Amino acid sequence: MTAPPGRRERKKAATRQKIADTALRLFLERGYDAVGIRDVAAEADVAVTTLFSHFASKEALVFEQDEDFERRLTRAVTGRTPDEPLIPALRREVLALVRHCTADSAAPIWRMVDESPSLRSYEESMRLRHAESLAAAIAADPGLSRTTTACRAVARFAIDAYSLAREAADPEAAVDDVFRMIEAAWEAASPSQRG
Amino acid sequence: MTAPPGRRERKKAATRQKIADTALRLFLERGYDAVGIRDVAAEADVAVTTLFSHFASKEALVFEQDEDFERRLTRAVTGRTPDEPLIPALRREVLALVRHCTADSAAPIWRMVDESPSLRSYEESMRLRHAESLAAAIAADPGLSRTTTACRAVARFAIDAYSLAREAADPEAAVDDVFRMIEAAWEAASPSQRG
DNA sequence: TTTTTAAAAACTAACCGTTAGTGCTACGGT
DNA sequence: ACCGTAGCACTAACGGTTAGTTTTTAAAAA
Repeated sequence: MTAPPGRRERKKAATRQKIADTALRLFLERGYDAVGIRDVAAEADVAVTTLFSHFASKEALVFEQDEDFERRLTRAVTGRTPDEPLIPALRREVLALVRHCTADSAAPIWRMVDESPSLRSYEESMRLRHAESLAAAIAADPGLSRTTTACRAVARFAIDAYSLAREAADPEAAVDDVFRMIEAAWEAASPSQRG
Repeated sequence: MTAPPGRRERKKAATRQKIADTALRLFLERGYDAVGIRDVAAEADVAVTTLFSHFASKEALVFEQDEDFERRLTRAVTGRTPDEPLIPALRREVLALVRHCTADSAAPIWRMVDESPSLRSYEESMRLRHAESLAAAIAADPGLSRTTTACRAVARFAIDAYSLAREAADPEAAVDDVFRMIEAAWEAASPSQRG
């Protein structure tokens, strides 16, 4: 199905990557707010309109590969072994994501995000989107008989766990703590618990 | 403490109210995106800079009294009778807030919010702020011995409940469902549960 | 190969939210 | 009555974003 990518698509991808790389470099060098869209476009040697044809907003330049994040979450649900229960699988993936984000190499980026209200806000919206995808994946699992509301709730709780852990002094311990709570919540939503 | 408000303060408050009223009216008449800041300022007969001295952003014009929301949430925790457990008190207040927001009279406003990405995003940020306040209030209660992480988690969960319920087909049932889960999560975070 | 098409990128010019700088007016404390 | 200052107006701009249009260039048709 995936035909060998033609020159056109390769060039497009290259342009996109060049823009993203340039943007991140400038942002880290001079600070997110100190770098304008016009600066990024000039340094990447593209027109401003070209930049916006690849990225929907300035913030999107920073969260370039957020689709990975989303896929990893849903895959943790849809791709788990048939006998593995939902919550531990989710916990494992969230833990991996938290480790990934709190690694030393990622620190400058997250410092930048924390310092910019606009980036923080953008990330919040992303997280909500991810929670929705996750909720859909959970609701689609035939082995889990829960209400739509319960599925959406645990999805949000899992994203909350990720978010809280990233801010916590001991991120891994925070994942443990919150997922212990989520496990109980998920149990309480099981059909046999409801009158 | 509250001295009789002088003319100056009354005028200021009147200006603020006039701006907010005008803005909401125009937004509902013509749509949020179709109305510019300059339109609102002109119709309210104030300068654009005056408008921004009363409201930090265009979105803030819509969520004029969001501090009420925050106070009601924290009060539900700090002002409850000494023998009332946390979660039911929280549930009661969230239910009241959901009822308030899903009332027919509020429908046009929330439709407008749902249709504007910018307003949705702004509300998400607000909710996160509210969750933080709520977490602080919960953590400050001497009767509840839980970790900081657990307090922050239930606060987020409660806000999630509000958010999910507002979108649910049956909002009140959704509050019930999610709070049953929250109750279990809170129990699981109790000190005696931890090894 | 040549021609045709359509995507990708460029350029211009603006729109809109937001802010800085500045000065005027009128209320409140003395 | 007098002065300090809070509230507001005004101009001008900045920075993200978009519309409209035109040029390039890869891919498909001839």
